[in-house]
Amino acid sequence: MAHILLVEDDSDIMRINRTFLENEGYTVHCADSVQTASFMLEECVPDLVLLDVMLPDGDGMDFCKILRQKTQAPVIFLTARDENDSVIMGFRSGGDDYITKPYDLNVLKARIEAQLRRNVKQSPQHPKIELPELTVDLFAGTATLDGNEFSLPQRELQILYMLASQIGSRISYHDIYKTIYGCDLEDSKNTIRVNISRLKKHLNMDDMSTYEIAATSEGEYVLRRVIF
Amino acid sequence: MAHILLVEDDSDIMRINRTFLENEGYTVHCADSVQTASFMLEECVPDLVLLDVMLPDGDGMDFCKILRQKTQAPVIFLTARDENDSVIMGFRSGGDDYITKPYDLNVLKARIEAQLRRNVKQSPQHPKIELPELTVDLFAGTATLDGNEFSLPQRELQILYMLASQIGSRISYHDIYKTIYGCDLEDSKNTIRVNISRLKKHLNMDDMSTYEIAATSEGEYVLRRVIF
DNA sequence: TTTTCCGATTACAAATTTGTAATTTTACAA
DNA sequence: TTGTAAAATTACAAATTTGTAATCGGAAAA
Repeated sequence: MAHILLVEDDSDIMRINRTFLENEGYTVHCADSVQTASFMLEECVPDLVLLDVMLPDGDGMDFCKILRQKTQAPVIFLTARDENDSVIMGFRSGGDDYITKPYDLNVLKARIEAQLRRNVKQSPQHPKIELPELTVDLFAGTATLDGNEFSLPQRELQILYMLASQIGSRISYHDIYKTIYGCDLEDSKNTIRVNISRLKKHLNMDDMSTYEIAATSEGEYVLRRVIF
Repeated sequence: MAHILLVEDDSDIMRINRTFLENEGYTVHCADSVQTASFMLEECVPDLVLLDVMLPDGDGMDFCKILRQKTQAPVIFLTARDENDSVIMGFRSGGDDYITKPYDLNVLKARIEAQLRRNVKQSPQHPKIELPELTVDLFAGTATLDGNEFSLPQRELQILYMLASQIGSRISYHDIYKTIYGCDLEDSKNTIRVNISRLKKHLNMDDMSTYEIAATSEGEYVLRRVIF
């Protein structure tokens, strides 16, 4: 279950919140000052932070900025100040929500859940190229062509990624080699040729595939969508 | 700039919001009923939805549930009802925030920005994570730590990518294993442990590094920025 | 038809990757 | 201190990756 860091100097409010949240199944870490909270950051790694704005030794918003350098965990401000300027300041300092006291504990719970839902369970949205019938996933190291997924070695994946990100335009051996290897060698042609050959084989590319890799007469390659 | 879908039946409120948001640089699409909003969903792809709860032909919360099946765009409820039950219902139906009328337009803006901030779309060009003193480049298959670049094998790169993309938060080895291998096996622990060990060695991670990979007592790993 | 050229493919070996298992180290309680 | 349980590291072998070089194949010229 999620770990919540509760920063609050009023001991009554802290106790009430703590008890409630623990009953809800959260692990609650408490701090009553900016200093204590900073210290606890080294120890515990919260999934969410409940932050009082006015603390005995500093401003919660300043702490929020410091915290942001350590973690992307959502921050919910809890405060009696409900002036618009204060709310806006809270969001500007990196906060994700702002609740004014007094508040209903079940509303608090709902707002916590909304933040956790979006920010912790954040399923990794890997950067992908998605074309019709062709995808390239750099994280997974895979590509799909016409519904079949293949796991590709790095070099082939890099080449396919380059071709797919500029589909239809010609890319020279030298560009490919330079992008992948950082420099350009004399005998770059052969290496690229071999790897493109391997790539086609890995993807089962044939006359029936939606895409083809064509070579031009000037030492360039093109990824083309084939239309029947 | 972001596209906002505004669902609101009061024409005055709609006009005020629309004008304000357009002046802020957003592209605003308006709908005055659930039906119109549903129709517009087919046309435009909003980055965020502002949703009135009471609409002439239905309930905003019901619409929210439907919308959730189409898009993960954040939903902010706008309503005059501020009873706790209503707020809780709003979050339960999948909402991300709940603002009660009347509200200050700059607060609205701050809450919109907070939601959009969480939804940063990574450019599909060269997916990289760039933290101070640490970068992960999925295309090149490399990482830099404290100024030194290392080429990493796929497994280690995947793990580092996961940790770096959620820096400061705990990730269980089940999550890691599931994300990388697609399924969860009994003996996932050891594999992940070994690869993390290899990763540390490859990166020359030691006491002097800016980052550390720490293990919790609950079978989780955290990438932490070390502050001296 | 034969020859030649050039790109595509295949062969091959060195290097790397990677899961599993063994071993060492660490943490902590008795 | 010692015992022990968990974590970290190391060892190892199978599989994969990958650059280079050899071979194949097809088009165009002779």
